[in-house]
Amino acid sequence: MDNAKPESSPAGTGMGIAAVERDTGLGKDTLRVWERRYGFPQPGRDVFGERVYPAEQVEHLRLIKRLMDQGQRPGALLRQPMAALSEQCANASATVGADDAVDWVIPLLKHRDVDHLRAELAQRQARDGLERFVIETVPALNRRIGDGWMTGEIEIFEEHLYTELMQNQLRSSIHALGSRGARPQVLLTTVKEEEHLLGLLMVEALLAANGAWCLSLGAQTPIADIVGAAQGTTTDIVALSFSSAYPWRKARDSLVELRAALPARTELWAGGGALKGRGRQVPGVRAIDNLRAITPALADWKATRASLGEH
Amino acid sequence: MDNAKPESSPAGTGMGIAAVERDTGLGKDTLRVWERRYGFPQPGRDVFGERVYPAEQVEHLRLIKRLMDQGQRPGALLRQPMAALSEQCANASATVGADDAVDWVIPLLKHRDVDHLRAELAQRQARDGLERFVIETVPALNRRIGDGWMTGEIEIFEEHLYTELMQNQLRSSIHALGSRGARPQVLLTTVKEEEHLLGLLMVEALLAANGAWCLSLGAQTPIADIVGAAQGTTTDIVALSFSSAYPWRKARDSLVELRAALPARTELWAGGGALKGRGRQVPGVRAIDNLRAITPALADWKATRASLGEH
DNA sequence: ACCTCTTCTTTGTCCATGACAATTTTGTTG
DNA sequence: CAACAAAATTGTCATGGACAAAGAAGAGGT
Repeated sequence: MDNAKPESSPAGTGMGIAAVERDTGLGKDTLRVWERRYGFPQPGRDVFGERVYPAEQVEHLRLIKRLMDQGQRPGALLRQPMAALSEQCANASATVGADDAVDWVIPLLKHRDVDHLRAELAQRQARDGLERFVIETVPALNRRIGDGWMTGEIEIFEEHLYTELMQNQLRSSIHALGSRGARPQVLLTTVKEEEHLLGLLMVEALLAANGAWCLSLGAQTPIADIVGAAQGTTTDIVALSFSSAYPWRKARDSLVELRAALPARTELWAGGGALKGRGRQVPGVRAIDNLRAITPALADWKATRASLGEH
Repeated sequence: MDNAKPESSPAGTGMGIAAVERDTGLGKDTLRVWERRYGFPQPGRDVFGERVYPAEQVEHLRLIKRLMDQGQRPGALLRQPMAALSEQCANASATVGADDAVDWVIPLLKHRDVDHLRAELAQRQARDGLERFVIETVPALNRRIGDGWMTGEIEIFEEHLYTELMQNQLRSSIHALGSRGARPQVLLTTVKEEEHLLGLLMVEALLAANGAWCLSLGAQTPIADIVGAAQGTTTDIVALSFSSAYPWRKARDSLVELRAALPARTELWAGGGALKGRGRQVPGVRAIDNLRAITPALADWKATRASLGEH
């Protein structure tokens, strides 16, 4: 029954297709269809005619995956030789323009100096205050980490480690603020298939710092459930975050759908990279262009609320 | 480019094959071959001929998977009606025993009584101690939540809410323990496509409670990167967690690959639902059958370390 | 110029069927 | 009853065709 896989060739001679899927994150179907269409990868075959990928090609695939995650399309990448890809990978980061001020994070990560890193984060937040920390330092750090990953300067797990520590830092700050029962009451989430929890936490921290009561539903909440949650509570504002990787059209549709389903008294805010530079707004939705816009938006809400009955 | 999976209606109308694979842990190929050979499952087809599994059949499949994990063979299970399977499953779980003691969580969730719920969690942990809390209360709560979701008693976002609160609770406890620099130093993570962060946190809490120094890489770390991380640090133990939805075969292959790549002095531990009842172990890998096994395992490590040179 | 709507291209996933090695079960014989 | 051979079970891989959803390019309106 247990059908142990024929593969399990250690990286010595080559890997089976299942192993490559595990290692690269590219599906079996995708690997086969690339081979058919682009002629790469071109694995050898073992005695039974099953694909055997040389370590070199797996490395090449991993590089392609890395560039794809950064936004490139496969068609172009698969036609280039490996050398060109490595070069692209290096170039990409140079254009972004670096924040030298946060370079200290890299060596700390490389040395796995967790305690030191944690202390550094805590200290900077204490020094600058939560709001400035979230608006200036954290985005700079995120950018630096992203660049470092793209250039191969840091490994994926080091990025994970950073994310983990930063999340801890923000969570404990939010928890310490503990503005329970305050107004406005904000329902915070992202729609299905979004995963960038760190961004959500940053927003939550800013909201909490401005005295709002935040209820985070985490990621991947279906629209119907968002409506359900908003109706069940005395929610004043529903705030959605879309990462820049999220297709704009889909985001717009979701917002329209949500706006129609929510009661009129509930405000709907949308933010995140996907909204950036998108001047045109969806009717009835407040676009939050960047983190700095959160504080004024909250002030607006309070003013409006005050000018109304206030009852 | 990103071709996010088309997948997953909430279970209202039915699920695509990819969603079923994720939900049940049964591979796409397996699902198709069962249909061909045994006539079950028998999904409907959407407008374009793709399989659409009714929620009922997915439930049936989940049952079958559960019994297979206990050692039964598919051929027998697939010919039985659902009723017979439920009965078998009930017999098996009767030994485990249901927990009425945690029913209080449901109404608190239904009323979105976040503060009350948070306080309740904190109080119970304080009363029972972190170790007992993680070993007894948290799993009971998880089971209750899972059941509630299966029966439609609670919504998905309420499950998210619970997860969020519980994660906060555990994180702050771990942070408070702060056994920095202690030994053994444990590298904790899950492989690609695993997302059950809560389980990881539970393990981390137990390890920290027993004086280990835990470094959590979060979820979805590729194998190559796990090796890199372990080599870069003075890691004593690499611990992996596999949720029960994770296919046993893939887990085994990952472990073999990892064991071969890690230095001999680094221990490799594996735990989680996928390992449960799996008497057969991978050579050189310590299987952690359940949460209770963690404390003795740590004691073993310390004893071994002491009997050696201790240098 | 910017945004939106339409058309064309790219790309990942799905389908159907066939095949086969690893494992378990069954049958046979000393 | 042990041991070995034969048969049945079962998951994964291969091939080639197909198409919907995401992206890019082009047309037109304000």
